[in-house]
Amino acid sequence: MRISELADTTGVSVATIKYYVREGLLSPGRKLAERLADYDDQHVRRLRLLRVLRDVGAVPVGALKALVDATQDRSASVHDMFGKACDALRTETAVPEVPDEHTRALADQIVAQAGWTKVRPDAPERDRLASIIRVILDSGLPTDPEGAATYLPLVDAIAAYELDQIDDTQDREAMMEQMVLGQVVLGEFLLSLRRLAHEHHSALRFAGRR
Amino acid sequence: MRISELADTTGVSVATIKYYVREGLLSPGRKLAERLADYDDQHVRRLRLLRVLRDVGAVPVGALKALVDATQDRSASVHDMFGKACDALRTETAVPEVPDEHTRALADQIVAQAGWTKVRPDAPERDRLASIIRVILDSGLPTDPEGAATYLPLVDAIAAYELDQIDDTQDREAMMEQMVLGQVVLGEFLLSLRRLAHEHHSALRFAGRR
DNA sequence: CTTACTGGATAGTGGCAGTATCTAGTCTAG
DNA sequence: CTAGACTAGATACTGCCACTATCCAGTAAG
Repeated sequence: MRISELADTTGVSVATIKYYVREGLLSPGRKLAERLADYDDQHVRRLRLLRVLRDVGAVPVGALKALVDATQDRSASVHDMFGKACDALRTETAVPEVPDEHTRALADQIVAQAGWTKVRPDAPERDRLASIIRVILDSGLPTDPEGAATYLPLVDAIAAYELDQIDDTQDREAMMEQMVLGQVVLGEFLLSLRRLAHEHHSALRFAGRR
Repeated sequence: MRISELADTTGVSVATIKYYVREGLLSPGRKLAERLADYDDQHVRRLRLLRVLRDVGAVPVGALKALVDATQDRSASVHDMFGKACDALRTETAVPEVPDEHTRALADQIVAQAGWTKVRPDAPERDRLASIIRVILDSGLPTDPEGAATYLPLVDAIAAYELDQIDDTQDREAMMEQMVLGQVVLGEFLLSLRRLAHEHHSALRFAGRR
């Protein structure tokens, strides 16, 4: 398949494909001659995946690169690979860096309370959680002390369900793809449902007020 | 309070404050003289809110403007206001526009199945949900037909809990602030917990593989 | 042979979110 | 009363990101 055909079937412009190859998101085509290379179904799949992650999940190109690198490392276990994917997909929005001892302890406590014993003690996501807790505490949002207890079983059920959906009879690249797609697309699905639920419950509580 | 003091207390630069005033995110200070205005606690609160929404939630400036406009409309009920807030916070990532009949019907069916009877029939979020469903169906993600049934009670519980936390004895601006902060910051909280749960469950299923 | 297409390198674009500069008016310390 | 710091508002500029366009010389089909 020539590059223009790849562009046509995926709807991604030739210029963008070249850009992705440059950035290491997509392997170069199999070289047939000096100015001629061949692209196959793998390229189509990969390109479709990249576009969904960017269009739906707004995943930055740098994070896509990290994701690709994670699949490439053949020495890592499937779980290590998934861990790297989680790290890459954590959008690095500028929350207070270097979370203080207190909030970090709260974050660790929440993870322990949830029973998530397999989370790496040095997982970057723990710091991210601590930073978010810091913002919640500082923002004057009414926080009930048992709030976490409400969320944890629900989130645990969602995550367990999503992991169960992954077909583990496939090869690692396909599993990674499902993991990443699930993380991003089902995350958007979840947030969309939550907004709809917010609208419904706000109507129940506040309809007609003022 | 002078503008430099406002900048110092919030950590936002004078130039950025002026930019926010220009964009209509922040009301101009009370004018004392030709080159002198006075800022108060309201400005501090508003500015802190704007920064949290941008830093943690990556809410674009245009959406912040829509949010501000929604609070300003004194004729709308609290529920209408919340509806507009939901619309503004829906990140307009480029998912397939004009969702087809089929996915739109699926989206409506999910809302009905969840029992969210108060959601406006023309709520833009329904189209957003349909678009996401389209992507899920197209992406080759393994989807179990009962998937929605798993999510709905969980999402409903989360949203109901979050709405219950809102202190409805306050004025509409304070309620709006809580609603928006909850939507954005607790949304990040939720996604962070979900990533941690993914890591735990992936370890249970895939540790040591390959 | 001509025309369209190609891989690779390099330079340019558009949008977003600020940031800087300028002007002319105002306040405060000395 | 004046020098220096500060200010509102207008306008222009900047950095970053994700592309997008241009150029080059090689390839291939009609």
